[in-house]
Amino acid sequence: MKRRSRTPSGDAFAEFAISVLRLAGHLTSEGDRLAQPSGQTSARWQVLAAARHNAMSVADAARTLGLARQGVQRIADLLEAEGLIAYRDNPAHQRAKLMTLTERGKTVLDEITARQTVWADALGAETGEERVRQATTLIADVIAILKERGMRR
Amino acid sequence: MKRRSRTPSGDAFAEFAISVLRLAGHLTSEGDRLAQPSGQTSARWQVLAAARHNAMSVADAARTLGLARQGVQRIADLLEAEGLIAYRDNPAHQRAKLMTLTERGKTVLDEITARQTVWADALGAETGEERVRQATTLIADVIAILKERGMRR
DNA sequence: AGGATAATGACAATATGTTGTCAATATGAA
DNA sequence: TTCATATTGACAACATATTGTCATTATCCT
Repeated sequence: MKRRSRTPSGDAFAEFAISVLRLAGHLTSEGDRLAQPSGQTSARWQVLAAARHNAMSVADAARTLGLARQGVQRIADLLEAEGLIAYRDNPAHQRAKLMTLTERGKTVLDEITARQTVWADALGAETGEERVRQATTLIADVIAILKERGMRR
Repeated sequence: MKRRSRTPSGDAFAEFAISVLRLAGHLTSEGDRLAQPSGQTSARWQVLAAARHNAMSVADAARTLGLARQGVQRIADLLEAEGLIAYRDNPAHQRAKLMTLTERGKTVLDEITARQTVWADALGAETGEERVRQATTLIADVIAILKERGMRR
């Protein structure tokens, strides 16, 4: 039984998708490595960074990060228990408290950010700004298409 | 205290890394959606595809997929329990049995692959083969750099 | 051949992330 | 205002993935 094979561009896209998944694994490892000296992980770092960018609720952060709300909730509760973030009252919503960094949270995030700067500068220099920007644009396009298609389902 | 900010290319790379992580989330969801009608998931599909490509041990598959050996082992044992793969004796290694697809495994993988073909063709056509190939090349470069740097650590 | 070293699967602990359910709270439309 | 609908966090179950340890088996070097 003969099955339809992919078009050339479909083939290219399939390879692209596999590459993205593999790279994501490496990037998470790198993030863990950058966060580790401060006792953190990629996941916690992401939440800290979202909270610093501006005070937001857990649900907001989940949307920003493209993760499930409850996963972010779990991390945020851990960060709060460890004193890296605090839940501040939200004038606009009684239940959805706003995450804010504590002094310790800021210090920790600064440390990680400093390591990331060195890391990103080295990789950016080695790979070339223009290619990286073009790839980022493509990725944004793909995400937009998938979101759009997701809406229609 | 003034901290060093990222270079332009470092900044581009940092954005790129975030994009990749977000896209990976979407791609895993899409994979789950493609595999779901056949009762499978992204993770199981990846292992089935590796086993079909050629009979290999769990450790081989883990390297191919860029995942931890034990995670793949877990999935493979589930697939074996459900009769989608079988462990065949490895003439070259007593312990490292070779994963092979059963008839049912082949059928299931074919079903998923057929759905993926439609999916990848549509996305490839919409995004453009050339851009996709260039992005894939960049991703391969980044993975190579990270592996190389990882070796040196 | 023999011995150090690496690879492998079993087992277990833990981190990450999704999904589903529920009650409380917001929001928007009639 | 009021009522349907959506959002939110709590709670729980489960899938995915990494890390570490161990005994067994391969591999490599001398």
